Amino acid sequence: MTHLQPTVPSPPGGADRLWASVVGGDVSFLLARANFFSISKVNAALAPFGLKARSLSVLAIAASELRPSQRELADFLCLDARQIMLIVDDLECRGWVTREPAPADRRINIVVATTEGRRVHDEARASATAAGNELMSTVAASDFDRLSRALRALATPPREP
Amino acid sequence: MTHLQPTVPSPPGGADRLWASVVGGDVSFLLARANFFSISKVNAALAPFGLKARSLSVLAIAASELRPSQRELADFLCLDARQIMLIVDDLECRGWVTREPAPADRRINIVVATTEGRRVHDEARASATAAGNELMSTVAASDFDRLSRALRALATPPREP
DNA sequence: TATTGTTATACTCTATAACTATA
DNA sequence: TATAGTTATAGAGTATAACAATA
Repeated sequence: MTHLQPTVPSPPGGADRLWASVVGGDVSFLLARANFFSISKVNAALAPFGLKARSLSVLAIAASELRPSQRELADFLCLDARQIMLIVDDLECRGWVTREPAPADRRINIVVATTEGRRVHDEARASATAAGNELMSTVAASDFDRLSRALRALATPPREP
Repeated sequence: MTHLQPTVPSPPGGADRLWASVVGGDVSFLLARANFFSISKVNAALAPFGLKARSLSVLAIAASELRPSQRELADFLCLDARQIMLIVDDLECRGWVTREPAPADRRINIVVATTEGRRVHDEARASATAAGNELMSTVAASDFDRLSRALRALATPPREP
């Protein structure tokens, strides 16, 4: 690292020289930046469907046979109850999911996809997967399953209580 | 997967059964959830310093000898110019960075850490690194450098123009 | 008393465009 | 004309507490 950088007026490429800073080697930062591009790419691919990464996740789980409550969706997706409510409201308005009262506990809403919702999910999922694969193509194939395993570990930190 | 899940009222552990959905296998989702815990942990560690992951990154680069402009910080950290302005305002208020006009182009502000700013950075960095290491301890050591390399690849996608 | 879902509110973050001063 | 930084504003996301219904 030279003592005094010439302060070029930000070359067309961008600010790549800043990778030389400590921040460039910080795994938390790499994670944040990778997530930024991932979300951007997936959301762009989902825009034609009126979906985003989050709403697709809700729709996907509603389209499975897991019959999730809103609370479970909030816990799993790391969103608060209000976010889930807004997303479910939106999906319900478009006729893609319904709220079913749980027979065992009438406080609970089970979120279930409609036939149309499942159809939309299948289409949108294909589009999101394609976008994801395109991004992942920059990762060496030999690194991919380890990346997946490591991310899964980071995504399930040990519980506190 | 059974046909009809019993809809248990969200066991104390959480909603782990939802990992069985397609979402649980989606790398984009794993990335987002891993980033969520990473940011949470780092921000908690930095709270005593009045910093967050983002402001620490700005302070770190300002404390290096790279002499970044606000524009370069925005490009590198994937934030817009306004976010950088707010962060620099905040750091400047506390006397940790100053804005220096660039001699070659008077439109440009170079963000430089003060002596006190460098001292605070060193302390806060240690705390953030400790928090990061704690999270990374859940990743198999043999996976770590590949994770790092893969994240770096994801964090530098090929340019469009 | 505790929990689910909802409402309400405030705060942060993000995106956009317009303005200035420089180039 | 184009760019760096700022201002202004609106929109999206987040966090919190309070509430009704239910357990």
